[in-house]
Amino acid sequence: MSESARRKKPIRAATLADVGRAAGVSAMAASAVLNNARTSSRISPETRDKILRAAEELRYRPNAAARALAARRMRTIGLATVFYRGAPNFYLLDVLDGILEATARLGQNATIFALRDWEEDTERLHDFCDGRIDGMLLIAPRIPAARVERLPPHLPFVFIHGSATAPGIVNIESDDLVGAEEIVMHLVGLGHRRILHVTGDPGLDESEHRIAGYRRALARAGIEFDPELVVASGFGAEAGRAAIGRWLEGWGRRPLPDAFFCASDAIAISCMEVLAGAGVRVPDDVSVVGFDDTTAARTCVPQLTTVRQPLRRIGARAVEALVESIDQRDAPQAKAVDERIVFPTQVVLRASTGPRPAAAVFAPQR
Amino acid sequence: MSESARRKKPIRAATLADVGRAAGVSAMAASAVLNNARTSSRISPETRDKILRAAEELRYRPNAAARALAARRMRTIGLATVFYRGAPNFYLLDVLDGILEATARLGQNATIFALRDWEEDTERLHDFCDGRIDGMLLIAPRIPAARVERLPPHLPFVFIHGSATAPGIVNIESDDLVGAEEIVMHLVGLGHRRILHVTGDPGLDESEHRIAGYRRALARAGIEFDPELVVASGFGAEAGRAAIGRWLEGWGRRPLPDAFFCASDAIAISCMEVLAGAGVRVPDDVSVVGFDDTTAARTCVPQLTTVRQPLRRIGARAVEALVESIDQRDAPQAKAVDERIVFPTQVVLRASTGPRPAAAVFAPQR
DNA sequence: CTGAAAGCGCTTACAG
DNA sequence: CTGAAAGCGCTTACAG
Repeated sequence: MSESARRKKPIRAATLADVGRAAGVSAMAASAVLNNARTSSRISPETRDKILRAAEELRYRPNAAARALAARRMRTIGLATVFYRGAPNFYLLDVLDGILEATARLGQNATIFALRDWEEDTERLHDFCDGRIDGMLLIAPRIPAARVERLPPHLPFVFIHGSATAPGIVNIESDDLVGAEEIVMHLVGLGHRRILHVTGDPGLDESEHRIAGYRRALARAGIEFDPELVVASGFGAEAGRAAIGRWLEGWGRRPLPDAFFCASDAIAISCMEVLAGAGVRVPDDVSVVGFDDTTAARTCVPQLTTVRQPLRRIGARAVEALVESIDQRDAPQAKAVDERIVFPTQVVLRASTGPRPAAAVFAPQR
Repeated sequence: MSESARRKKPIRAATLADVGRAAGVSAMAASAVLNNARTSSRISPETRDKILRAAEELRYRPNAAARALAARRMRTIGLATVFYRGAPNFYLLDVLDGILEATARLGQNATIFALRDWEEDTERLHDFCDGRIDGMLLIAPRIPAARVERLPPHLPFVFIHGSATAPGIVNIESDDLVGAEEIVMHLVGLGHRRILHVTGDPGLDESEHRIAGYRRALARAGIEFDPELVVASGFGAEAGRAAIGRWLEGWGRRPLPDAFFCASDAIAISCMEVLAGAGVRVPDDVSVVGFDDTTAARTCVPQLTTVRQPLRRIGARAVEALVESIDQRDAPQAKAVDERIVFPTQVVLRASTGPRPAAAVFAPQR
């Protein structure tokens, strides 16, 4: 292609009418052939070939907007999330990878809506439901139940790790309770008794389920629950660093807990950093575990023992559930998609856990 | 909203005709008012209010597909890249953040096309240029010049760090040559003379420019260029690890170079890992520098001295250039967008560089 | 300045 | 089984 050809602006894309004209048939005949519809069987093989060749020749691509308008279907799903918060979000990267794999596999496109804040931007979600997408996936939404009820009713929604859900909305989650229980049992198995839990954001189901799993493990091990060993934090690295820093200060010169069960890998890594800064060795002095098994759990030092969530599979499953819901609009009598999909978790052993030391450990004077 | 309301599928979104009907005017009058067109001045304030209220009441959103079909404009740009390659791609995360900020600011949407491979998927790009987007952004494309020429001519393209470009296509890049030159001069300033360069993917402009900057710095410092000190690699962490591992093996028991200039942060971090594995201390024994200043440069140990590229600004600028090009389609006499936009780089000093040690350093026996 | 009509490029439902 | 027409929901250009 010559330079001038590329520069010339108003090169019109070929339309169905162009293809029909070139093949000497109606636009509709061209449509039938190019859509491989059952109706195309009625067109003679020669005509068929002529149409196919004309389309090839003209590099014909059906116009997506026109197609969407006529078919009431865009073949595009929306992805809404709070994309970036200063720190790299490994969780999101993994989930996104699963989502993009599945959208490609199912012949869908994904449009990203980057929200600044769940509180402020919930209303903006309505603006996106204007025909440009057939359904919407919310990644880790933090929307109060009352607002979830008021999401646009004419589109299907799927939540990944949603904080609150509503009838008709599919929520994909992990088995947080069992995951928490198992990793705490692992700590117990190493001889640890005084296990501190650093929580996720208060009030979220995920946080509460992990707390519940922690308590259930303690109960199973016959260890009395000590409220002083629960430190309220948030899932992010910053929240974790602040919470553990404050806690350590308040803890003073008492013997340290045997182990730290952190509600996320990000918290756990912050925890190891704070402990290292205080001269406490992991896992020799104390053990530390996280939750999620993001890439960071493998790149930190020491590598983190944690609870694996199948993030890619979760992302992919969310897309499948959403597309299923979209398809159902056209087939109203179809069976409903499950409203809760729970993935199993799995404890992953790495280097941040070890047996309980023989003697009590104190934080060295700084 | 009741449960049954949410479950009931075929709730139709309100159309312009619905709004007009509710307000007792034509759909066209409603359109004029709701688009804030100059034409809306001709409509009486009472009618105007009635229309606005009806739209509000019906939660009217103009249908994106219909609007796009009529206006020949989707207000959506495409983002094509090879999204995921096993390792978390910090570069992409930063660029994407800038892109999403700018798209939101300019009232655009971004649709992601996740390619598996630049070689195989170039043809698929054509399929996306079917009216669903107004223009396309390619992030770090690796497309041979011959194929670039054959990209769909009816849409504007913008490349970020493109390997090859073509007339009419905007390419956004960093000043690789000067960045490389400056960081090598920094090493020289620390007393280093034997500086090894681990390159990016052979043949790419970015790799070649960084090599050229390296050589220019050596020339300025009066250091003779030694081909044995150039190690061919690729930009990724895996390629870097393999290249440096092989090099170290081949190097044998000779004194190590004073410093390693790696063509990317990913390579530099792999380099530090390989050196650590061989018992070589950074920066006490040798200095290591990277290129990019991704988040990883701040989270690795020791923190990496590197060349900062303004990745967020690059992403944002790419969107601005693309939207500008799109706007120009409608105003053919407008001035052309620059075909090359080059961002300045900046050396960032951290902990992976230090003065040249007094005595020659050998890799300890493993 | 205003209104009714044409048209964007498809698909679908419906007469022949 | 086939074809011509209607319509998806908007915007724009063009008569009054």
